[in-house]
Amino acid sequence: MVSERGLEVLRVIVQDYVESREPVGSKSIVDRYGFGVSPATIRNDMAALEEDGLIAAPHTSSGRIPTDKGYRMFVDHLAEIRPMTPAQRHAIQTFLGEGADLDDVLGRTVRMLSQLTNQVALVQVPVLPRSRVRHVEMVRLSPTRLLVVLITDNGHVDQRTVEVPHESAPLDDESLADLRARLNTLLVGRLLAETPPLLAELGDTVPPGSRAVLQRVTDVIGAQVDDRRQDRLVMAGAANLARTEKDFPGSILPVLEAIEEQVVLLRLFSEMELDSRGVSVSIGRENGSLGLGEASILAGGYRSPAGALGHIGVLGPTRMDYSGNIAAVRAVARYLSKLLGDD
Amino acid sequence: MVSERGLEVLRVIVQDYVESREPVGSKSIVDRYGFGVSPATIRNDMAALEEDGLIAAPHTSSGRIPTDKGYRMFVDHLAEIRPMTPAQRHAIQTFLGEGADLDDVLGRTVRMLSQLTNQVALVQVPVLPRSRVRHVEMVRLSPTRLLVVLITDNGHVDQRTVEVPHESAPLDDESLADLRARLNTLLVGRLLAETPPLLAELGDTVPPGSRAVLQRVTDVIGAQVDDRRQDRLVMAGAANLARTEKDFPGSILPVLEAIEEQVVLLRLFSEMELDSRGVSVSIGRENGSLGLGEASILAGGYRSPAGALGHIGVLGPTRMDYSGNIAAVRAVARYLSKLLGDD
DNA sequence: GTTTAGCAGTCGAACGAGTCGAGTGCCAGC
DNA sequence: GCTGGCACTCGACTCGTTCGACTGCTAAAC
Repeated sequence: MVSERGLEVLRVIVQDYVESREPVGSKSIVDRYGFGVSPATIRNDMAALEEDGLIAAPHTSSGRIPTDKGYRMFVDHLAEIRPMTPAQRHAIQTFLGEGADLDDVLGRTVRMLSQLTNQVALVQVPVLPRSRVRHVEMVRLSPTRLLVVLITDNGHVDQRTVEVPHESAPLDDESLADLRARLNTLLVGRLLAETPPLLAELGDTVPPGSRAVLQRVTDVIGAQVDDRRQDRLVMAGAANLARTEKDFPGSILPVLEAIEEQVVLLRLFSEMELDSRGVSVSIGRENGSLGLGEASILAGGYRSPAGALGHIGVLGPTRMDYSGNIAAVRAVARYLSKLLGDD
Repeated sequence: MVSERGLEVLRVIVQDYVESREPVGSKSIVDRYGFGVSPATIRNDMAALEEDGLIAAPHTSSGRIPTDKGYRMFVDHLAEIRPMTPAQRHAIQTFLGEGADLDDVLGRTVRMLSQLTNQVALVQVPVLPRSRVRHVEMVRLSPTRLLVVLITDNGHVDQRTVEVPHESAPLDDESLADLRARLNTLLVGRLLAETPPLLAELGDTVPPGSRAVLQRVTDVIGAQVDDRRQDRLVMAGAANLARTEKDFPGSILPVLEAIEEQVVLLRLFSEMELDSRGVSVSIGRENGSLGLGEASILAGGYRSPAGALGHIGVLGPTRMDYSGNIAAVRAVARYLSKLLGDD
């Protein structure tokens, strides 16, 4: 049974270990934090903590370090979120200030977050199904190639070139304009998810010459709806991983691999439930993947009035500054929501 | 003076060292490559090579390793480009096969190249000044916000949201359509670089109510012309750096930092002249930057009929397989050119 | 002139022994 | 429940030794 003071001891062990990367011993605890008891007493508490699997000793005779379970306890019950300093708030605001296109904003956000936390920062590019069509544009690049641009109301622009089948008559400007007008009339304001059936209907009403083209456009939009392209991650701060190399016993290789893989991280993001503070934490082995057993992931959600849009988070060694990083993720997520939401 | 055989010796030293990461000694050379002479003779050659600064001994009594200058000699005069295997060619072709939008193609290309070489791969997003305007589109997102989309003939789509000043009258659909028509008439087919003066002229002819909007659009296009956004790099294979960690004596940190910095790499790319084989090499200290003193960069150019578009390359430790990697860069650059050029 | 054998010398890598010190677990007493 | 004391453990560090892979040099051989 872990006592009240036992939890305090756990807290200082986590804090100390995060700060120094040294296993922390009973004597150094009383030296630095003066609990008003002797080292021997602390040792008893530590024995209880170890019994509960909250801390462990790397080898028989050395201080203790937190286990994944210990970090979990710390994060859930012991950590106080350290609010951002005014300077940091200001930095976020000015750095993210100027609105530009979506990719730009996400890129700057993720760089900001990685600097703030000294970790790898990740942001998920918004999922699209909930967004609405603003405009469909088609530009002929050559007699057989067409650039289809789909603009949605969350500021996303998707572009693809499509090949127009040779067997169909080359498309003239007029019928292209006609098709563009029909498409826009039909689709603008609709949810992306609603479009496929509408497009199918439209198929019967257009002149035969345009059918093939319409088919391609339909494909593009359909691809948008369920394509995994929407599940993309933007990343920054990989160099920070090398900086915390010491915290990954084997090597940072599997971590870098997991990051490039993306799939693993996207799954983790999607599985994480945001807690009351709006930031969720997955610690060490909790995140399943073999390569990430020594890493923790913090995830926050950002949203616009249109609904939840995506996750933003940081990845670092389990031995990280949870208090500060949770605050940073939360703050950046909020600013990002504000930035995207004020339209 | 380095003899004919001396150069052969250099070649095998490079090959051996790249393969094994062990300094190579005179005895192992005759054992493995049997020059028909004794180790002592090889030693004399090695002394000459050392005199010329082509190889060096890490410590008094150990084998030799190539210096930057030695690698340079190897690359310029001794390396034979090992052609891609049919399997590799096939992989490139099928992997890059399906044309989609530009970002997509570049992303897949760079991943392909990093897998082929086991190094970090980089591709420079095409520079725009030489491209021509295909279409300008404006979409109103809200009474005071406008999404401006600029489509160019190399398949690039740029998008920005702009704030329309409140003092101007809210823009109605009609004048927006009018402005769109004017802009397209004026700009389509022009080089991006030509547009700013044309836009300045146009300013006088539009109705006063649209001036403010036009100003913003002008800004967006102007930003396109000289913005550094166009100098973007897409990267893949950072995990490969960790794999070759041993080759970076200090740490891979400065290398990762240089990669994230991008500026350094872009400068290097722009300074490198493509040689006759279409691939240029910058070795170790040659590339100036402090962090990249242990790295080599191979760069190839890819182009479309419209002219040189950008660079593609790989970055790895100086101790890398130059023959194979040069071939890979060249092959991928060619396929990329073909992919982008057949419009 | 080039090549070779022989030999002394150098220096890192690997190994083992010994020391040091931080830290623990346990127990008896307050 | 807390504390002081004590024996014990075990990694980190240092030092000295050995081992082996090379080299450079010199004098003789081709």
